[in-house]
Amino acid sequence: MATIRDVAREAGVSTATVSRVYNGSSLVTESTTQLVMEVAARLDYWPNSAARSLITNRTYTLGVVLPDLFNEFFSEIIRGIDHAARARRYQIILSCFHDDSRELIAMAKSMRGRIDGLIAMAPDAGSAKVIANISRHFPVVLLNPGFQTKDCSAVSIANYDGARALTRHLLECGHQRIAIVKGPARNVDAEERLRGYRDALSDAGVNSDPSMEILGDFRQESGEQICADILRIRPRPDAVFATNDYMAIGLQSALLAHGVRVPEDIAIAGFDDISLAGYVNPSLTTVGIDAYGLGAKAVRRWFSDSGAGGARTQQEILPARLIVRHSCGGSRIDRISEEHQSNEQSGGSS
Amino acid sequence: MATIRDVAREAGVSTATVSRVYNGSSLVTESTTQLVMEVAARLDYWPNSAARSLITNRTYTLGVVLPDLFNEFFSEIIRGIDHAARARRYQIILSCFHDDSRELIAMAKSMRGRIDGLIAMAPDAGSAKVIANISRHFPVVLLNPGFQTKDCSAVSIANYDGARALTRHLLECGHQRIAIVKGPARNVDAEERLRGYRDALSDAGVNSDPSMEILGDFRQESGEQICADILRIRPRPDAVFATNDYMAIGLQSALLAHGVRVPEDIAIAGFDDISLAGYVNPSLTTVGIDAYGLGAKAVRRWFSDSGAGGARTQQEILPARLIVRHSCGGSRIDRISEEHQSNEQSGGSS
DNA sequence: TTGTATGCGTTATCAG
DNA sequence: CTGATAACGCATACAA
Repeated sequence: MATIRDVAREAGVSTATVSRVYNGSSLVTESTTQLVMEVAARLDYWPNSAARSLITNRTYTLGVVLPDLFNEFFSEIIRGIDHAARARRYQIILSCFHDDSRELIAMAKSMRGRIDGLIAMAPDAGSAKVIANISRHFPVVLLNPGFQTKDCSAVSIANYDGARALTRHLLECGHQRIAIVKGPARNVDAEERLRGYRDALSDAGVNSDPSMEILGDFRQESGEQICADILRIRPRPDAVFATNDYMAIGLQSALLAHGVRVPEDIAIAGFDDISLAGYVNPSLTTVGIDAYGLGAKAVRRWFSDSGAGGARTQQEILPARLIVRHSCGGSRIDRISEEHQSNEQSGGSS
Repeated sequence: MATIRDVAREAGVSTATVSRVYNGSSLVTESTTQLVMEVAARLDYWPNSAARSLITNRTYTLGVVLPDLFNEFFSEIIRGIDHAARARRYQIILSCFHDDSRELIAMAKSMRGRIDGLIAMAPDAGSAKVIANISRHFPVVLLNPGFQTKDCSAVSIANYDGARALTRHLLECGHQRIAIVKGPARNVDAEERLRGYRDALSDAGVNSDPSMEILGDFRQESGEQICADILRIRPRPDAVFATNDYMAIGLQSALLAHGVRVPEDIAIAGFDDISLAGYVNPSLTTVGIDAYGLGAKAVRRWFSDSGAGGARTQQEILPARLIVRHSCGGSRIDRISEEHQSNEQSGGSS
């Protein structure tokens, strides 16, 4: 492959001139610019960005480390990150990992020299020191951390507020015995949603009952399997808060198959407002979160932090929004827990 | 930040020795290895991989360029790519783009020096020369190209076969007037599915009728909006093949809201087998595709091509699988159009 | 306006 | 087994 030297030789100029042309230096004559561009095109010269960043110390690339998600939430976060990064002409190095904070630091290390900073979803509170270490090497913005940190900025989703508002809504609809399907252990989102549920109950003077808290894993199969557990509870709950929409839809489908009416016999609520939540029957009352906005905001925060005098310790929380549909009875009114953030969606494919 | 020189100086050895330690050279004494590791840890030394790849000419990174998808298909492909790459200790640079082949080559160029090869989903047949150009710089594997190429390998999904099998199934169920909801113009998947539908009809001696071909955009809103168009067709179709599940579910939901029974009045079929396809009511007859496998296979193909004597022009097609559920009537039997490929799914999060 | 020379952080080659 | 030194491809002070 042609290097800058090949182009310089072939064009009869110095490498410095070629470099200047490629960096848009105003010092170069129009005619030499033309010449260099022509030769470069002929040799099919592609500048080596690794070599460039070695000397400039900038890679125009952000590292992204996410757990191994596999649903809309994941792709929306990525889209948000990618769009916001692209708007600044930055690229993305992506890595998934599996719940281990040692793996997290290994990924960060392996990105050294190839990224200017990192957007990461930390696995759990145990990774706090790891994050502190990483952020000594480059600016980090955390997505939805489950812990407090003064080492870097973070952008979170209002899991707690959303779950609390939703539970309160169920109570207002007249439901008394509200069960919850929890998410996987040690999952930050799952823990916060559980906390919101418990606090809403205790606010209303309802004792939280361990037998009403059932373990799920955030997949629709788990919602389906849990159906039997729900129906076994005595006295039977009159509402179930499944802590994500996939489980809610799996559960609702199984209940209907058992002849249980939703919402008349049991109300069902979910969380996330996935794109199909309004299209199941009955349509799902849930909490809308802005995954796209989460990713986009994290990137914008990173740029703010990296600028002169960047704070590097901003903690932002994106609002969650109660979306009342038909699966819980009550009136069908969209309620906004906080201001709604619009996001720049775009067209798609299969 | 500490460099290899800092570590060498502090440890009283040469940079070559430090380098040898980090590259696992067997030539280094146990004691010096210990010493170097100790000093490196104390200085918090992270090797700069850009500098390393400048001389080794290897980045252990694959570029991934995908259109701006926003659903399960996208995240499954990424997961497949990431897992297969990680198994070889490779990383991923990800970029989304918007339908423009000039944008495609710009991304490829900007990755020069930072990747060893590329996995790309080409926008359309017009990008064939662009792909040819790129593959002169590093090995490329194409995902689902809509065109023939001898410049690189490709892995595709059997859109045509799947659509044809599905349409044949609708005919076998006794449906005569089968409408189709097409995907966006110039979309490769959409075109192939349409072709399969048309060929299945003509195989059965049914004239394809332009008024039965309705334009959609692969989003559930479009399925919903199209409901009115479907009901306006005279005589009314007795089945609708929506070329992806999102549109099928949107349409089904709208039809039910209009009091049209599915499948008694109109049968509905989809494509993709998204995770919720079995959980809507009635459950959706569709065609299952293996997006995870598509990504994983592309990466494996890339490694095969890059090895000694790699062919670099292999064309693979992943089978599509007819999945008969309840939305089209007929018997509920899972039929396999070709052998079923298992894929290594793993646990997840919100 | 252009060329020369140096260095970014690492690995590879060759002596020792 | 270890060290000195020349690359890798590029950008940038400085000189011309």
